[in-house]
Amino acid sequence: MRTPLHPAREDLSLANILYALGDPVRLRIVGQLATAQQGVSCQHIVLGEGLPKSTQSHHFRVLREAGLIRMEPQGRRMLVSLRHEDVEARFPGLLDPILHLCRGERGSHAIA
Amino acid sequence: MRTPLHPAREDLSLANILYALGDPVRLRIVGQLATAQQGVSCQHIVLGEGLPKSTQSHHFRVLREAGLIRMEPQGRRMLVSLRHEDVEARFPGLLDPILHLCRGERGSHAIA
DNA sequence: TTCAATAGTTCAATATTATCGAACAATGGA
DNA sequence: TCCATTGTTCGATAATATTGAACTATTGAA
Repeated sequence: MRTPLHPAREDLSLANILYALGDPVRLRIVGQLATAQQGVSCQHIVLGEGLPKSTQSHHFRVLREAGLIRMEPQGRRMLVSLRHEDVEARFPGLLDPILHLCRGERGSHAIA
Repeated sequence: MRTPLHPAREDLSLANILYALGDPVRLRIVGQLATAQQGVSCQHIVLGEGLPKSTQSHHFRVLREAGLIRMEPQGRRMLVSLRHEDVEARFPGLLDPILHLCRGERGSHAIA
């Protein structure tokens, strides 16, 4: 598996980032990555009842293209991690309140 | 013109709010409402080069249905204002950093 | 009161995007 | 080598966005 393309820090846009976060599945991904210390493989992220692989792949791609996550192949896994510092550098103060909220309300109807 | 429906404060969802904010046109609307003191009519919000009325109406509707804005008819105008307190009550700390960023970067490519 | 202008909504057609099954590629282990 | 694992890509369908045209409601003026 090749390393996919990631936007440079200075190319992140606010609308793209908020758009990527504006979906319950992707919020759940980001919420779980926020608590993970190292990179996590896609399959270790819990996305609820049997979401098809192709749909999962799509959601990871949206997050990657928005610059929210980094994806690096390692063996047959794709290690996923938050680009916390990049987002913070480009849009200071934006991410942490969101992460705090979607950590706190995981599973509740507040997200969806 | 009748008063359109607004979701109750407790029915706001994080994904819906972020989704509504995940569009350059809607970010611009919200950024301008953030600096307005009273309600503003739709047409007084600057949405760039000749965006059709029906598209504008659509964007206001998305913001309203997400609970971000209030719309009240007054004469033949529709007065629009931010539901700042409601959003803050439901999702403390979420809105202000976003408003700060889209006020600061209006017109730059950081938004779109 | 009647007419026209204003301010926005709704409808219907088209364009864009999302979802998902099926096929595919790449890696690691038996 | 063969096969299970992990994810991507493709193509079809479903859902959503965009837009012009028609419509509604309100105001002010004749």
